[in-house]
This record gives sequence, C-alpha cells and structure tokens, in this order.
Amino acid sequence: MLPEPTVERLSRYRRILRDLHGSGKTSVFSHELAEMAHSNAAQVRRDVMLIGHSGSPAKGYEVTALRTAIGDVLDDPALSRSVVIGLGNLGQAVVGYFGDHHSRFTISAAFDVDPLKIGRENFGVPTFGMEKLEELISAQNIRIAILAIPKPVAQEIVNRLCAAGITGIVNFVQIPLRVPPGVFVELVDIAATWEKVAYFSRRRQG
Amino acid sequence: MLPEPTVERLSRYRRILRDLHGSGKTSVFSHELAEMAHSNAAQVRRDVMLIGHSGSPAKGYEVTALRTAIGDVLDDPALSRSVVIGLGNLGQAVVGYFGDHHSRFTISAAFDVDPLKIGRENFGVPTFGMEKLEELISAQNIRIAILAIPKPVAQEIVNRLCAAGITGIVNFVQIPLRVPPGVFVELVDIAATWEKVAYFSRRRQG
DNA sequence: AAGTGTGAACCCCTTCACAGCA
DNA sequence: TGCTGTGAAGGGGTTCACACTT
Repeated sequence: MLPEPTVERLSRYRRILRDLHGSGKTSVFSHELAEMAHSNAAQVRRDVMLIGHSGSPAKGYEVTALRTAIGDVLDDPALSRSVVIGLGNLGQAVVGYFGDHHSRFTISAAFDVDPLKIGRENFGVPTFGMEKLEELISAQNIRIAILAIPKPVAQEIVNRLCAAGITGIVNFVQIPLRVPPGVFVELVDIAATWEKVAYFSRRRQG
Repeated sequence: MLPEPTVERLSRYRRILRDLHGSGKTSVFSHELAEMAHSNAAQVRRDVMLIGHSGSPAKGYEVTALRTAIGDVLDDPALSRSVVIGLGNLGQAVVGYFGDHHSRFTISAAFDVDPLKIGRENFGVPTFGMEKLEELISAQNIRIAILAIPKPVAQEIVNRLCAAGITGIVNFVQIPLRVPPGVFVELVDIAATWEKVAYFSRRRQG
C-alpha cells in the first residue's frame, strides 16, 4: 500500500503527464516533472519506484508509459462512479466540476431533499430524493460518496450510506463523522484550509 | 512556528469547542476532544502544549479558555478578509458558504469576467470586473485570495495578485502556480482527493 | 483513580548521495 | 556527462510511558 502523500502526488503527476502528452512531449526527466509538480527530483524518482515503474538515464520517463503505470495503480473501474449527497452550492459546484471536465470520474446521481431539484438534471446528472439512496447505490454498485449536506443530518445519512455499501467518502461537512471500520473518509475542510493559509502567510512575512 | 498538521487540528478543535460551548459544556478532557476530532488524547495534549496552553488533571481543559488560546494563535484581524477570484460554480459555492455561516472570515469582494455577474451581489458579496483587482486589494489591504478560475488564466491572475500584495492563496485550480517567495499557496484538489479516497477505500477492503 | 505535561522512542516520509548506466 | 535507481541518513510529526497533580 502506497503512502498517502505518494498517492496524492501520483494523481498530480498524471494530470501533468496528460498535458505533456497533449503538447507532444514524449518523455520527461524527473527534475522536469518535479518542477511542474512543485516537488523535487528525488521525490519523483522515489514515487515512480514505489509503483514499480522505471525510466532511463537517456530519456527519463516515457510520458505514455508512466501515465499507464500510474493508472494501473490508481484506477479501479469499480470505484470510478460516485453519488453526490446534497445539491447546495457546494454539491452543485462538485457536480458542475466533474460534469464539465469529462474525467475518469463519473457522478451517477445526486440526492437532495428539495422537491424543486428532484427529478431534474444538473450538468447531466439526475437528481433523486433521499429515499432512493439505498436503491440506487446498490443497483449501480456505487462505492464512493461525496457528502455536501448540512451538519445536522450528516451523521444519519452517513449511517445509511455505509449500510448501503459505500466504502469511501469525500466529506465537505465540517463535522467528525462516525463510520464503521473499512470505510475511508477524507475531510475537505475549506475553513481549516483558510486558517492554515492565513497562519502560514503571516509567518512567512517574518 | 507550528507544524502544519497542528494548525489544521487546532482549527478543528476550535470548531468543536464552539459546539461544546453552545451545548453548555464548560470543560473537556483530552480524550473527549480527541474522539470528537478523530485524533487521540496524546496528540491533543501535544497540540495544546505547543500553543502554550494547559489544563488540569481534574477538569481537563476549560472550553472557553482553550478557544481563546487557539484564537490567539490562529487569528489575525489583518488576515480575516479575502477576495474570491472567479464566480463559477466553485467560486459561488465558496461565497455562499462563507456568506451563510457568518464566520470569522469575510469575503470582501468577488471578481469575474462575466458582465452579467459584475455589479451584482452574491450572498452580500459585491462582484467586480477583473480590472478592479489591484485597486480593491490595496484599498482594503487584502492579503488572502481564493482562486477559482479556469486554468489558462490562472498564472496571469496569480502574478497580479502577488504584485498587488496578496500573501496567501487558497488554490482550487488544478495547476502548479508559480509564486514569489513569501507567498503561501494551499492547493485544494478535489480530483486528487477523490482518487485518494478511491485508492484507500479499495485497499481497506483487503 | 484518572488525567495532564512532556522527554524520549518510534515511525514514516523525504532527501542525500552515489553506484550504475546510456 | 547527466540521469536513473536506491540504500542509507535525516527530519519531523506521532505515540509511548510515566512522573506529577488533584
């Protein structure tokens, strides 16, 4: 199992490799990739090593081959679909984001309590009422959920998600969620990020 | 200077302390706070120690006092205002988010190129055209920017922001930004987060 | 008996540094 | 000469463990 930071960097490398491929570059050196990813050459080589790929001193890494190698490690078709819970500003932003970019990821459905939203499509994503949650998740074998709902109802919904077979949650709700073992939760905390930026930008000033 | 993870956790602790205060609890033990923050008691005690605060074996930490202590470390009035660049889905979500919650943070203004958006208010935040960027930032002494614009124009805007005096950027754009030394950038990468959740939720399955 | 404060140990990720290779 | 692959060193955050306190 790869370290978390490595998985994050691999994701970034891949995006850069995609752009490089688009611009016709066929190979990259570790120090080039490092510069573009705000990392360093040794780190890039180590990360590549960890996924069992290798390059050559003459050419560095082949863009296409490295992309494939990263994909082999990160991608799993069974985990490429997800549901978005909550179509407030944030939920809509996420749907819009992954609706626009036609990426590797698909949002199969969105859920909300607002009758005005239910039954409609947002960026091509159908919206259902909360009562359809379990049905759709199990029918489409969804394993990833993106949570963008108000605090008070979050834990209850999480319980239902986990019971329905969700194994990974991207959590935009600023509260500690209780999940059964085996479910991976990643918190995206914009307020905390803001505070961090404020703290360190102040310090940098000296 | 505190470690990054500590700053993030302090931010979370504080939010929990606010809720505790609201529910009338006047003191907490490290293990209680730890459980609520998905951390552990030793970590909480270490974090508290790092900000020079202390509790007592009998009562643990006083809720109000700890909140104040965290505030003393994290808060800086000069950094409580920010601008949002780009009012697409994500930018609107951020504005809506910090418009709704009347938090410690204020969004002084938003900027966009869309004439339909300029001159209006979103959640009480006035929107300007890009040409007003420098003027408003220096007039209000803004130091934090939240970047939610399309990739192709990101670097150019970042250059202008830094020149105008911005020292911290919350970056929702999935590209490596080049900034002068002294400017702190935190990348919020939803696609990478998704990939991380997918990777580790798969692994957890065993 | 139970919790805090904290030196020290631990662990894991990062970085160094250099042999090997084109 | 310049880059990769990687053992080894390094560094920094986390956890342990226990003296101290109430």
